[in-house]
Amino acid sequence: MSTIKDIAAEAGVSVMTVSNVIHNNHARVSPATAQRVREIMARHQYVPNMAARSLISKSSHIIAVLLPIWHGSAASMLLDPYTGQLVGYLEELLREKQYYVMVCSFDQVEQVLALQQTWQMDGMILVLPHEDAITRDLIQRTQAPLVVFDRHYEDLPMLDVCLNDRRGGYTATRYLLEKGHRKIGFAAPSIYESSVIQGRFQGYLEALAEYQLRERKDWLFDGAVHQEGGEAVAEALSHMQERPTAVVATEDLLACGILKGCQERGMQVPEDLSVIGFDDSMPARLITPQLTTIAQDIRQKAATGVQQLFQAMEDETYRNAHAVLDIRLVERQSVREPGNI
Amino acid sequence: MSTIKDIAAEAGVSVMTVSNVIHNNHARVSPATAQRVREIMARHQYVPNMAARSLISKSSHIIAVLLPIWHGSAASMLLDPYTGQLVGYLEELLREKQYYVMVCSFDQVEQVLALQQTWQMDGMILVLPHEDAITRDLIQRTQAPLVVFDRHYEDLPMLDVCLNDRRGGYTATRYLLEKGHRKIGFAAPSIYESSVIQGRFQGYLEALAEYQLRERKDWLFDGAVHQEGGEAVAEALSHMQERPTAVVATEDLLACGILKGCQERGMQVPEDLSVIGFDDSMPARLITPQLTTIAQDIRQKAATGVQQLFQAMEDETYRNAHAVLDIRLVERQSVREPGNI
DNA sequence: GCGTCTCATGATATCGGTTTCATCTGTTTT
DNA sequence: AAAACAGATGAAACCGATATCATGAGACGC
Repeated sequence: MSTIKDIAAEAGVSVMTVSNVIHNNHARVSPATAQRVREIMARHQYVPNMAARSLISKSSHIIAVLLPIWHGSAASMLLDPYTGQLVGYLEELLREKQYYVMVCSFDQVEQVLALQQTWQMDGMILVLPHEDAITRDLIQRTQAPLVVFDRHYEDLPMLDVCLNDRRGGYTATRYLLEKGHRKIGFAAPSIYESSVIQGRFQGYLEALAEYQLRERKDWLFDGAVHQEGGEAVAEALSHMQERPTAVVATEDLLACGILKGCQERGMQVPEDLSVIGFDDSMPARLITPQLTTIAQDIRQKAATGVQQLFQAMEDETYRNAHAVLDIRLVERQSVREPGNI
Repeated sequence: MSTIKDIAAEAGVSVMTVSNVIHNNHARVSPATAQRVREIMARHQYVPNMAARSLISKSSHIIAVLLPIWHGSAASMLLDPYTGQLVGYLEELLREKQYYVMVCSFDQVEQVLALQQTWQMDGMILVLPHEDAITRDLIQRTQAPLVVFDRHYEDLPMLDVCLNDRRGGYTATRYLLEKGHRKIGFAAPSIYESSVIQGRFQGYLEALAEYQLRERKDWLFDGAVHQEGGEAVAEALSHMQERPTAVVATEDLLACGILKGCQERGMQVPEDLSVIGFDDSMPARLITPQLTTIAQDIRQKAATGVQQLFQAMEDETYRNAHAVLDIRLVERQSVREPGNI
């Protein structure tokens, strides 16, 4: 565990010369000296001390990946395959750029501000699968550049990377319409709370409107959470007088629950009901029938966010950027023409 | 962004007094002064600088969560729901103890050693879903305490938290035997490379032996990876003259693939084939029929690892501990008595 | 031959804390 | 009243790097 002083002493030079070698300051040190110092550093397996470095530079080369604690356990956030995957890609991209990733769950803005200060974080990334009240506050009060995934506020300068949710909802619904469906339901965890789901819902309405259709209240399944919520939707469907021939579900897991619930109640998918999901997550290919779904490119999302972050770190005036990434339809087996067209 | 000096100046005391207040050194500062300093700190939202602190204390309060890069992308590691969940619980537990979590993917031991030094890491946790060659080397060369999940070397002093894989394999097989199965296959990504899978395989053999049975080479499905591997197993089964009535799969995803492959080839689970998986991961409850599986308590696993780590950080002589956590059988729908008993 | 300029290198202060040891005031002991 | 002592506080060194400015040795111009 040698320090820059040890290296300097052994090389018979000052610490500044060693420092200049480390930073490849060719103009400030002769090639011969540089070579000699480099050899000694290699022999000692010298590694600079980040604490000393960040103390004077006021920058730690650490990026915080912030995970809001949602209804109790932080673990639930990384349990979510989407979050895990996103964080994995972020780590990969940041590591390439020689930045370090600190993963931090939190439930108060103050925690984040303190964290940023105590470590002199260079930047922060907020991973937000659900809506929450803290985000606006955090955006306004943070000192370091902050990139937010999946959330945008029109009235605030902010850096964010979102999906074209409107288009996602539209594409899913339009696809069903073109297959001949006219009775199309919509299932979501909470239609009016999350801007993501609102966007998808808007797209759904727009597509319906193009076919001179309007939503029917009894085909809107609000509060359908995860697999259990999907099964509840199936239960509700099974008791309906006039039931939709297709359902747009805003999450794959929800769609899977609907599939499973239907199968258990004697409704066949896609024969009796077509279902389309969102995210193309792992279960989508696992269930039978395989799920038709609206997919997103998580890696591209991560890359876009990292790009925004670095631009903001380099340029103090870059504090307002809004990336909208496109979605694509993945056709599988959970959608077909309605039976009695 | 005030420093300890600013606080000291405003309170009209020396930095040492402020430092003593921060550390609740009641013996070294009068209650009145302490109170006054505390108020000023609160007003300034003072937060100590970790770089300065770790520079002198040679400890950063950072714990590294190390993710070996496996065949390319690091993202794949956090994509794995097991890893994501484990990391989530680790973060939660470490945060409670005021430690910070740095997530680091790596593919060379040197990277890890450099990382540990450059940040003066207090401890490291290696999350290892697959076998790898680097681990032994890392265990032997690391300076900081290191806890390894799911891997144990008898001949090396090390801290690790493993599952009772032998018992898992035994329990799964024994369960099938008690249901009346006598023709039991075994499917795994690689039977002889991973100690985890070897353990499960040993358990499988032991259970068979108790019923005077031996394994049959053609019912050992080696190299079955993920869902695709499972489907390949189903394909192989469908062409068999004499096929097993049940299969033990060492991963849920693998079991799911077998289920799906069987369904597509006209074999019913559990009527024609019983399948038992491992891990009780999210897909287990998603598919139809729901998967009977050997479950583990990931939170307990994380807690045990953290406990080992902290004991090692406190006590330099604590460098050899081997925790073996138990498994439990989760009965669902993918196992029943064989048809023609 | 002397001033100027460049190149290579070094001395020193500094970042924001902690550690160690000193000091100062007032009280108790003898 | 002098000495001893405890309690409260402070001065200064230090951790390992970087930034700023200084210095010394040759090369070059005139």
